[in-house]
Amino acid sequence: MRRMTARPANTHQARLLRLLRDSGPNSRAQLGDQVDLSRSKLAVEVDRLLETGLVVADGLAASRGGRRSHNIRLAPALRFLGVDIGATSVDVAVTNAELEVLGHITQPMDVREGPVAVFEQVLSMTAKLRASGLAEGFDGAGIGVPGPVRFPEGVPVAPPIMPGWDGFPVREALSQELGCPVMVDNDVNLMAMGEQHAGVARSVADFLCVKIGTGVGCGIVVGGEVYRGTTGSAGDIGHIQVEPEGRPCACGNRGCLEAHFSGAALARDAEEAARQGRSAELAGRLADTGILTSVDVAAAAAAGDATALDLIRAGGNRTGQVIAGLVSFFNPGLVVIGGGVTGLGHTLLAAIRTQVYRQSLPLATGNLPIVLGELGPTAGVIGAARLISDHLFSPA
Amino acid sequence: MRRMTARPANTHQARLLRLLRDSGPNSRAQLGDQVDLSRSKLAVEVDRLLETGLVVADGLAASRGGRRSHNIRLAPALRFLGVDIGATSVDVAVTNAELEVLGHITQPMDVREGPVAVFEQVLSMTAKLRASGLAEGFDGAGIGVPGPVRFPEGVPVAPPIMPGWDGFPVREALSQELGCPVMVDNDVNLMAMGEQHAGVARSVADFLCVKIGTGVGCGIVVGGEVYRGTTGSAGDIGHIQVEPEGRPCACGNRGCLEAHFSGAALARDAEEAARQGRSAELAGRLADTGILTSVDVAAAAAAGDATALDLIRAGGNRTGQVIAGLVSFFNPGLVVIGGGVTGLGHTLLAAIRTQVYRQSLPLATGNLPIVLGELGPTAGVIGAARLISDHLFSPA
DNA sequence: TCCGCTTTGTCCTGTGACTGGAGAAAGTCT
DNA sequence: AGACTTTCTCCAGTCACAGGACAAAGCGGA
Repeated sequence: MRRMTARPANTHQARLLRLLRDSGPNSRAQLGDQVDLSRSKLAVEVDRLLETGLVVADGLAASRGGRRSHNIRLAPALRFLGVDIGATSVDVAVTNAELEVLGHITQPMDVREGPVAVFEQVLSMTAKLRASGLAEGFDGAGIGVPGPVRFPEGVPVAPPIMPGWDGFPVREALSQELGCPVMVDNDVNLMAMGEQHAGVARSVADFLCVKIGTGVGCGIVVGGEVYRGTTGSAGDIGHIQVEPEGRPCACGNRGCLEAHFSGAALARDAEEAARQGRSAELAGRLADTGILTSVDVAAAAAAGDATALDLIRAGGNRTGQVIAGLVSFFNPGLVVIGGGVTGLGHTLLAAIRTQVYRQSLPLATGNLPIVLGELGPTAGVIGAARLISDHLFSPA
Repeated sequence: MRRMTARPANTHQARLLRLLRDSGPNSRAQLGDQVDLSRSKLAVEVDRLLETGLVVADGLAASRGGRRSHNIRLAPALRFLGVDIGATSVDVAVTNAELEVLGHITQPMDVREGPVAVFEQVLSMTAKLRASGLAEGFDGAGIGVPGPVRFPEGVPVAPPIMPGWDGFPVREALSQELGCPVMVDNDVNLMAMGEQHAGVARSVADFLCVKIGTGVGCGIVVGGEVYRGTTGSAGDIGHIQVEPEGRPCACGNRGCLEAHFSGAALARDAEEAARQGRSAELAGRLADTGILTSVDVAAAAAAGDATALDLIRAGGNRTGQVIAGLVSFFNPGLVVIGGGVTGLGHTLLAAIRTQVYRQSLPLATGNLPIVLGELGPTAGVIGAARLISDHLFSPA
């Protein structure tokens, strides 16, 4: 099968492609209403896009009181690959050009095994998706990694939790393997893009997306665009100090947020509580599986275990304390909480909200929703697909 | 004298005006090199600008080996007014279209006296500048106020330290009085714009500008543009909590940065130290004037007073602690420290740097300059002039 | 002083982008 | 069947712009 080779020739075409991606099939007239071009000019650009094969006209829509319109839509054969590499798991998904997830696989994994091993796994997952008939090839791929990335080159830089990846040419390597364009970004940024595209953050210009997984990070969206900072490390809030002489952190400092609350810290604290006999519920679960995760803590809390609830509340307070500072500073229109620990649900959210609403000024919090992400683990892969489609749907 | 009435008719003209503003007089050929237009098109636009009177061609430049070029420059009669209202003082300045300060007056004042009284003072200062022959009238004015502003309307909203100003139509009122367009912004944002235009932040895309005066605020520049947040309160870092059960703050909370370190807090702590006999130096100064300010503390520190030095270091540590968090989050390319307390100089800066470099990750701090602002009190008024010129030098 | 050479600025023409209107095609409603 | 809508196409005219030819103005060497 021939893959997408053409790119939009000008900004009008790029605009149209994104419009079709974000709002689905449209008639020429509907497109004209949204794009501020004369109908004649628009028809020309649509015709050119039809020639390239990026969009197709299939069938006629129902009449709305006059001549029936042609359905203009993105080529249905286009396929994007979304890869979300976490600290302990990989998500791989296939989407169509409208970024709808057609297939999605999750597998456990350990980033510390290094890029070669992880890539092998990603490729085998990709092959599985291909074999299921969802895609014969890919027109583009987006990939998220759990650490800072030099964005233009698509290369991780000095990632604390994945030391073997420093400088590894992720973009180039994956592009060669897949034979299609690839873009790389921080996993947190992709989550933000996912929630922006298909989740709770639609139509919000400025928002924060706090991801609490194994580590803690924050996606920053300014004017609808992800902000990555000068060296690509913007949003790295896991190492903000929350306690002057607090717990030691992997980064070498003490009292980092991540050392006090994160998936890893929560698991550690829960195991400690279980061993010290402070929670029969947790101790039982530990005996069952030999290990505890935030899922166990969530279950224990749901069962009414006081220690589990305390752990969640304490973590939420810590997180809320940091978010309160960020809200004062950034004055976002929305704060999204996502990542593995969202299973902790309302208890966590309530603690965060309490801190933020108490500590930040009313002008900043007055109309500020603080909500859980609504896409869960698909946020990352949708964000990844969106990343590459933003790239491909821009003038060459 | 007739004032500026025309506005650039298109983006090319706007671009040319800003270019002339930022890099002074230019020949047509030089403009063409910077603007990516054909010489013919450029000539047309320049001619149209000449017709409007916004720019003039005066004289010929020295030859550079060929035909001598015409000097194209912004109309020398254009005048902008920059007003910077602080908590305890007002700055008013006149600039030409290139934003060079032609005259500058500072006077003490108390914002809490309310907008009417303050406006009276501003107008009398303006009259003084006018009387000195620097300007017959103004083509535009920018004004900064020490609190959040609903930017599009130019109206302060819920400003903590200037309660009487809430909702006062600053923009409209001043525009009527002066008979020219007016733009209003937070004083901290204007300081950032000033340092960006003529100070240490030239050619830095993403930076933070921390202003420590009576209160503490932070200007945020993203991609060369000031970021104001959803409700205009972005950068309000004075009320970030630095100590769980710390000093009570005017905002009603406890432990805010501003309550622990700011011009006001420093003066309070210094007076306390003087009364308690912890510093002969400070006590002497208090006896002299009956009141202490950061200037006295700076002088005492310069004289080697240990208490004064301790106060500065403690404040710097607190501030550095907050800035470290912001650096992790925002990953700026530069941090500028400005405001009244910059008189504390290197002692303060060293304490801040120590905290930031210790607490933030190397990737964010590796190439991060932390410097004092170089414009001092003129940063605000230059920023104000720049604000209105950005507005006027954009397509109508 | 004349002649090349350089730089600056102006003029002119051709091309492509774009608009807006006329009108055809295809439908609904009375 | 006729009036009215909506969608889409076609066409002619306008404007933006590039690029080249050329004039103006200066320099330096022969």
